[in-house]
Amino acid sequence: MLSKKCKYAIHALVYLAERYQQGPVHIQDIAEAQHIPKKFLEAILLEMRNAKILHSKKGKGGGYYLYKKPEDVNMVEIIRLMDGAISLLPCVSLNYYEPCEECRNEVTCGIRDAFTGVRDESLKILSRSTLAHIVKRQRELGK
Amino acid sequence: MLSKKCKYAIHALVYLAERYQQGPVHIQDIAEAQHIPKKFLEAILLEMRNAKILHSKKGKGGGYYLYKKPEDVNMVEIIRLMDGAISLLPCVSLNYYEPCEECRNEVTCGIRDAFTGVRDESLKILSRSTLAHIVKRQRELGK
DNA sequence: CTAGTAATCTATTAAATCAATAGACTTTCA
DNA sequence: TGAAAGTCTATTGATTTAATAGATTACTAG
Repeated sequence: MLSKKCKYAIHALVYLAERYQQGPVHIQDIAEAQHIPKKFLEAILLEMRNAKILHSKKGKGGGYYLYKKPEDVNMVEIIRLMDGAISLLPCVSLNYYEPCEECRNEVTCGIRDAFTGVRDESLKILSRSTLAHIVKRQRELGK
Repeated sequence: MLSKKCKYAIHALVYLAERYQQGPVHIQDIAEAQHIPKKFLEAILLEMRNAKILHSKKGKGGGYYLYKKPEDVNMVEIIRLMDGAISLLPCVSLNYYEPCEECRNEVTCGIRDAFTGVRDESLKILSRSTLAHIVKRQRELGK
């Protein structure tokens, strides 16, 4: 399961993607619209700013806005940033690999097999799923 | 990521599957072979016994053994039992569904889409992955 | 140039979950 | 009947998650 932090991040990003190139949006606005505790959201947005996904502007008329293009931000990037690995096991993780103590021999470990498959499929789907994609779909459905 | 509990459970089950129909196996044996804290393993095995995956025999010569056939125990069942939902979001979960507070309208929520896809693919792969399958693969690779 | 606005940064805390441990009890078998 | 092994209840410590508080910095308008 994704953490609340990650869910908040996704919702905030979608909100900003809907307002792409329309100037900075106050944290307060996002927090209220998406029902996210403001202070918690601050930390989340800051993290995404440091990751160069968002930019921000201080002072009056300031706020956050998307720096990357909506079609260049996918779920893989967000999940890895907020929650870490996509894989279900450390020993099959591409970005957060750790050997497992239990199985001596990774090559012959029958367990890894299934979880490598899950990882690959998940990555495939989640990397196709961009902010642009999500916003487009919502518009089509008339949100 | 799967919890340690879940990983321990899978390793213990594979160990028992390798010894299917060869009589009860001591907790102690499993714990030592798989490097799992014995007391923790007790709780895990007990839970799987209550779920009718394992049976046990008390007293001298007792221990745990697979009740279900190795080909009838798949990763989906184990993960759900140990860690809960397979899905990444509660609002797309089949067995642990919860509405999400963030999105008013589930039908038009563009986010659910991607995560429904991930859920379906994960379920497909994990349900194909049985203990029999894992043991077979390990034998082929000459473990 | 200064008042107000909004993001930034540091720090702390509360709650929940995860992982592990302890010990008394029960069943079974030789 | 006593030793072996699982069963049950409970507690604990560590870690992570979620949320909050307050001081500081940067920006803009007037």
